[in-house]
Amino acid sequence: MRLTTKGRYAVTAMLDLSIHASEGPVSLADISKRQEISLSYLEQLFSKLRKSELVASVRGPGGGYQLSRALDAIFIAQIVDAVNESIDVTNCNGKGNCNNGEICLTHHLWEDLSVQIHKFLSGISLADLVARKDVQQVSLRQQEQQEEFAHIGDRINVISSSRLN
Amino acid sequence: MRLTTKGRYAVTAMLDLSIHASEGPVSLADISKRQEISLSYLEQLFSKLRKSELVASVRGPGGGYQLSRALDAIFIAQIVDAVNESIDVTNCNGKGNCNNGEICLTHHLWEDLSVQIHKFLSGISLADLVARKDVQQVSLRQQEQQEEFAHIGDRINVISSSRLN
DNA sequence: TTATACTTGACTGTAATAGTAGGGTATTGC
DNA sequence: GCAATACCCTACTATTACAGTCAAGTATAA
Repeated sequence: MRLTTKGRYAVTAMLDLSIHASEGPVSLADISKRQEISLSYLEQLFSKLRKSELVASVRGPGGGYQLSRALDAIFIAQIVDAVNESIDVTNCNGKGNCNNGEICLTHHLWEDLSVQIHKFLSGISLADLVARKDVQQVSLRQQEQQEEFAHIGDRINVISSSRLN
Repeated sequence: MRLTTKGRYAVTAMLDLSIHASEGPVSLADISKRQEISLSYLEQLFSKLRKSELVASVRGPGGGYQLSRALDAIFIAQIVDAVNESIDVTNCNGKGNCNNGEICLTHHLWEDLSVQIHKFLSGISLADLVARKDVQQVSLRQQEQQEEFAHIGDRINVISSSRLN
């Protein structure tokens, strides 16, 4: 099974996109700042998300990414699938040649688990996550922190411009 | 989450041990042959399984490993836990400092998934696996293959000893 | 036409897995 | 006793995938 930072980053970024969807296209630079994910890394992830047609891009100034479907039509499993190859947990990637060209002792066990995980992540949509209270709390906190940073940014600008004089 | 060949090997080996439990202590060399797992690697895994008190060792000729509990008292989650550190899938290892020292947007989602996986693997015992038809079939196949190899081994012995004359 | 922001590909550091090697120690049976 | 068996332990290596960087593009809105 492959469920690492990669898949988690993708889901987090997509959730960020969902939350700020009403403000028009969201730039990766914004997501990068809010979620503390490297911009270049986000670019790679969104390249895959775009190929899986989960997001659409808008180029140029004011551009960014948009969800290409409704919030309740995008499921976590799809996002994880888009950036990882699969969430198959068998040794042989489902081929069934894990022991001497035939299946190994535990092949079906891992197959069952794969189904289980997929079922769980397929049952949760972005709409479900956005509606969660803990998600809303974290989002609010991030917004406050960003405003705080903006203030500090202003002050730095003042200082540096006064130095320029 | 960490569910790789390591954990799968451990479960496969423990299942092999379960199936051959009636024949007395099972040597790692036998498991290595049957399940196609490197002997040295098995030794490392069983060192951890022993420390977790899932198996007990018998030294000397005719020795090997035995389960230290009944088949229905050992669960897959325990085996995976013994060789991997955890089956936690959050970014922060459950610490909750994944975003700016506080939890990230998707922290609770991954926590939920961790619980789900753990619950699934905790619900399956070695006894359950041994009782499965597909497991019995694979085990039978492995036994036949080993007898076949033994025959070939005999023939090689005959040839080499005749050459020695 | 310029700044913005997406797009792409090549490249690198790092960490864990997967596997190897080689030394031990305990125990049994001759 | 001593040789064979099989566990026990440590250090080492190769590989792989993730995670991240860098640098060059292209499309588009203002």
